[in-house]
Parts: sequence; C-alpha cells; structure tokens
Amino acid sequence: MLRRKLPSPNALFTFEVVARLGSFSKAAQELNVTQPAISRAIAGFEEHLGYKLFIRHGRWIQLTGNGRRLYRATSTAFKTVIDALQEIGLQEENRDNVTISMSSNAVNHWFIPRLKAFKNNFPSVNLDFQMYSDDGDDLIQGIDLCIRLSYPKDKNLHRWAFADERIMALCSLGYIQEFGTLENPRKGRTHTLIESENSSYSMGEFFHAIGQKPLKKPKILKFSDNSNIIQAAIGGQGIALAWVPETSRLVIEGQLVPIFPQVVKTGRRYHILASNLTPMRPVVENIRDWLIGEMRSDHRKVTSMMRANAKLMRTGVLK
Amino acid sequence: MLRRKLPSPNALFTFEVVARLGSFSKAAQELNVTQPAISRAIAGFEEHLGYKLFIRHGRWIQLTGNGRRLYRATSTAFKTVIDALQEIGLQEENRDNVTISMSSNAVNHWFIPRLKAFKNNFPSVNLDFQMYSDDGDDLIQGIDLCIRLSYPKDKNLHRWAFADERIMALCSLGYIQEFGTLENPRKGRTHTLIESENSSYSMGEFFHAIGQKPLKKPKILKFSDNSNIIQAAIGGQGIALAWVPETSRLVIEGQLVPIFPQVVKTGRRYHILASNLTPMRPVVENIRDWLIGEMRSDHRKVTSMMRANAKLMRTGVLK
DNA sequence: TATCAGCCATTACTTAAGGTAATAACATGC
DNA sequence: GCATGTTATTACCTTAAGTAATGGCTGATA
Repeated sequence: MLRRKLPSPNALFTFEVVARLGSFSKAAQELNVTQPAISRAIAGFEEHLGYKLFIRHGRWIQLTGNGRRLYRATSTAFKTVIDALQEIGLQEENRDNVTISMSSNAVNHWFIPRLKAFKNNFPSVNLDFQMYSDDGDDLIQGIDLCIRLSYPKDKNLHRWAFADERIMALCSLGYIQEFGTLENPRKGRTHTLIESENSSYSMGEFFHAIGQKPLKKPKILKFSDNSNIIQAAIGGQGIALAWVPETSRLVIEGQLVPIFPQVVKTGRRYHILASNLTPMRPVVENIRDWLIGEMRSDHRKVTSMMRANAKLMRTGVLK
Repeated sequence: MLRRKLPSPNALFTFEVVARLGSFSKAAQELNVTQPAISRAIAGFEEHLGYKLFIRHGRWIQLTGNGRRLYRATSTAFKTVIDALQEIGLQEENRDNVTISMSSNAVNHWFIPRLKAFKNNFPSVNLDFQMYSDDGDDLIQGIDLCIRLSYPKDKNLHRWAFADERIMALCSLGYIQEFGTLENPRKGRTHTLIESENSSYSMGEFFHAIGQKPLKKPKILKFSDNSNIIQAAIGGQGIALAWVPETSRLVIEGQLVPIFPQVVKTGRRYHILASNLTPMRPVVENIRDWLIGEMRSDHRKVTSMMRANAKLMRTGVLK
C-alpha cells in the first residue's frame, strides 16, 4: 500500500512539482501554498525516507540521484493516472444518453417507480426510452439495452437473463369486495375478465396452468392497448393477467391484489439484450448490472408479498 | 499536475484501497481510520469527478466501469512508485561507504572544514578517505572518487574538472610583522623559504611566474611531509608555496596571508576521477556534484579575499 | 416473517496536520 | 558590499479530515 510508504498524502504531489520545476518557490505558486509549506513538506519526506531527494546549494536545489529515480517513477505514475482520468472524462462527456427499449407498461410500472434510485446511482445519465419492436431480432440501431422476451441466441447480441416470464391474475381489492373471489363469487354477480387483443398468453392458458376450471360465461372486457388493461384492473373493472414485474409495485402498494395466489411461469424468459457489434460503454454495463440487481430484489419482495396474501386468504381475511 | 485533478491529496490512496479490498470498512482498517471517513472521502471523490466509481447495493459495493478503469491506472501507477521506492531503499541500505582518495593535506585543509555541510547534505553517507597513489593511473579498486592532477584522458575513467592548480605564497601575519614583506624586508632579517622535498613546483618557478627576481640567499627550511610545510608557515617559520584550495580556509580565517597577491596557475588541473568499469551509484554522483559546487564557491571566496588583501597591501596596512 | 449481522450514509462534534507570517541564512550577480 | 532571490526555521492559526453515534439497506437465517 503506497500510502504507508509516504509520510503524508501530499508528499508525492509536492515532490513531483518541486522536481519538475526545480524550485520550492515555484512549486508553492503552482500548488497555491506558501514556500515554507513546501520546504517543510520536502524536509519531512526526506526524513521519512532516510535519504535526500534534493541537494541544496544556497538558493539552488538539484535532484539527487535518488530524487531523479523517484521523480522518473512518480512522473510516469502520475501520467498514467492523468491519462486515465482524461480518457474517462472524455467518455463521460460523450455519454449524453443511454437508450433503453422496453415495453411501455414496463416503463410505466417497473422503471418509473425506480427512477429516483436510478438517478441516485447514475446521476449523469440521460435515459431515452424507446418502444421495442417485436418484429425482428435485430436491435434498432442506437439502442443500448433492450429488454424483451428472447429465445434462441440471436446473432450479434449479448444476452443477460433478466426475469422469468411470470404471470398472475390481478384485480383491485374493491372488485373482490364487490364480486367475491373466483372460488366464492357473490350471488348474482358475474366475473369480468379483462383481456388483451394481442397478448401472447390467454386466460384459458392461465386457468389450465393453475389447475382450475375456466370460468363459465364470464363477461369479457377487451383492449388493444395493454396499458388500459392494468388501468382497468386498478379501477375495479375486472380480473386481468399481468406480468409480475410490471405490476409488482402495484401489488406491493395494494392497488392490485392477486385473485389467485399462484404465479404462472410461462417458461419464457426476459433478457437484457445489447448489440455486440459495438463496444459496450462502462455506464451501460453498470446500468445492466443495476437492472438485474433491482429485478432480483423486486422478485424477493413480490414473493414475500404473495406468500403473505395467500396466508391472509386462507385465514379468511380476503374472502 | 495530478493534484489539481483530485479533490484531496488522500483521494487516490483511499480509492485504491477500497477498490482493491471491495469494502469501505476493510479499507478503513487498512488505512487506520473509521469507516465514515472512507465513505465521505469516496463520496467527495465521485462528486469531484462527476461520475460514480462504485455502485452501492445495500451493504455491497461494486466498481463501476469508470471505477475499474481508474483502478487499473492507479494500481499500475502506485506499483511504479512502490517499486522505485523499494529499489532506492535497497540501494541505500547497501550504501555504507563512499571512498574518496585525495591528498592528506587536501583532506585536512579542504575537506574536513566542510564535513558539517557534507553531513548535512549526505546524512547517511560514511566517508572513507584513502591516500591516493601517484604511481599509476589505475584507480585502486574500491575507490569511488579520486581527486588529483590529471592529464591525458586515462583509460577506464570518468573525469570531471575540479580545480585549476593555483599556487600562492603564504606566511603568517606574525612572520610579516617580524620579517617584513619580500619587497620591504626588515633590516638585518633574512627571509626563510619553506620547501618540500618532493613538490612538483618550486619557489624558483613561482618567482619566475610572478615576474619577480628570486630572493638572494634566503634561508631554506625543507620538509619531506607536506603537512609540515603548512604547519610551519602557520607557525611563522617562513614562506611556503601552497595549493590554493588546500589553504583557502586558512587564508579566509586569517591564519595565513598571501605574501604576494598573485596566484599562479600552473596550467595543470585537478580532476575528480571515477572508474567507468562499474556503475556509479547515485550518491556518488551527488557527492561529486557537491564537491564541484563547493570548489566553485570556495574559489569565489578566495578570489574576493585575495582582492581585498591586495587592496589592503596597496594602502599600506600590511606593509 | 421477523430478526440478526454487516456494511454504507449522515449528522454533530473534535483536533492536529498543514497552512501562513515573519524572519534568518545562504548563494549569486553587479 | 549590497541587492536580490531562494531555502530554512519559528511561532501561531485554522480548517480539512478525523471520530462517535446512529440511521438505512441488503442478505442470511431461524
């Protein structure tokens, strides 16, 4: 550890400037201190080392052989760090935007609640959300990270596992109070299923997966825009299927409750994708890691919450 | 200047330890401070830089991409300095003695008066004086620096000009008061010339050089050991020829005075010699430089003193 | 699920490392 | 000999950097 070999944190900086300028007084000017401060710092350094770094001759100083050797090493070392700082600084300056492509719902319901934490960790990042295109496997040029379902390994892509596709059936608490659960519906009340015109997973599949018979003659409420589905469910209009991470905050906050305790894994997996045709910037790597960490954390919370809800339902609190 | 790019002199040291250990708390232990000190130092560093070096995740930290880059540069830089310090330290440990060969008179009358200043500049050097051998041009093995007259470039030697051979005629003030000057001798008093049996420059040559007729029938006092010559002159026994640097301190102190204002350059030059068969240690280089500087300084002082004495003699003070 | 352990972040307070002002000492140039 | 400019030293001052106490967050465990 270098610090232990120096008498003070300032020693090397002071020494380098003195050695480079050949004058205590000039070094003092450059370091914005007075000349006695330099004199004492160098004297302390030499005492600590046990050998002289400079020969003094009246008003002149000259590096000793040891001083020259140390100066060469220090000069090289400092240049290494300065170059790195400059390189990083340039890269930071050129890093105005990070573009992330994910579904609008995921942005609204998963990402936006985390923006504060995101900005805390990445204060200088400007996020640019782009709607992802389901059509092709090629990333749209200029997108740093794309989060979507992914299957076989696509060409020219990095892939990092992000989340299993887990789906649950949700409705509002008010809905349950008004219509009862699926197992104990209120008499004379018919359940409403909120469906999506373009969803890749149907209510039927869900019921089958959880081992339940489908509802007989439910009312159907259908939307083409997925964002309406969650809003409708929040509004007590019916029961909707939802991607767990998209709605985890709503569940945690109690705006939506699972009508079944089961979470269905479709077997598909969301991945974070990035093109491997261009070097990945460090900041993008960091965001990726942060996203994965947040998802892991979120999963645990939701799992806890689901367990708690199941227990409550078993004890009759939500009957 | 690296220091200007950092928020504090400690920033890089703190960062390096944290990055290496992956923990603020462990870094605090290694640096002998408390964990909040590290926390604040790193936060200040990141604020100064404008980007994060670490991602925090509850109790865990991880270097960002920028942090990894800076850490690689810093680690390399610190290793450069540590290696240099170790190399220098090892060399210092192996540097018990510096051996200098010069005449006994020069040691007594030139070097020893400067030992305090020497030790000030070279606190860890142990000096070992060796009588030089006039016989051969080969340096005796194990001598770092040899100071003597030197002519054609000898083989296997470095040579640095040290001093012109300048000779002057000296006696004590008491002698002059008792015997008068050479131009105005006291009546009935015969001047005594102190000569060396093995000197390479005679009184006759001296008188000739300064354009004076030799003394008629002077008394002669002869010694085989040059150290006796100067002592005899100091003791008021006569007039001696002396190598200027050997006696400069005595002249400056007033123990000897020049009986002629002239200083004769013999055309020969003293050099500092060192073998070029082995690498020269930095400390030896530094001593050489110091010796040359001291000789230059001494020359000026003696020149001033000689001018002063000449003026005094012209005004009759030393008649 | 609650609790525990361990680490990072923040606040309030303390102090000594490192600064300055004044001045002495030294070397060079004129 | 004096002026100039630099380093070295002493006495004194102040704030940067430390600590103590405690809150917040995450992962592990019972």
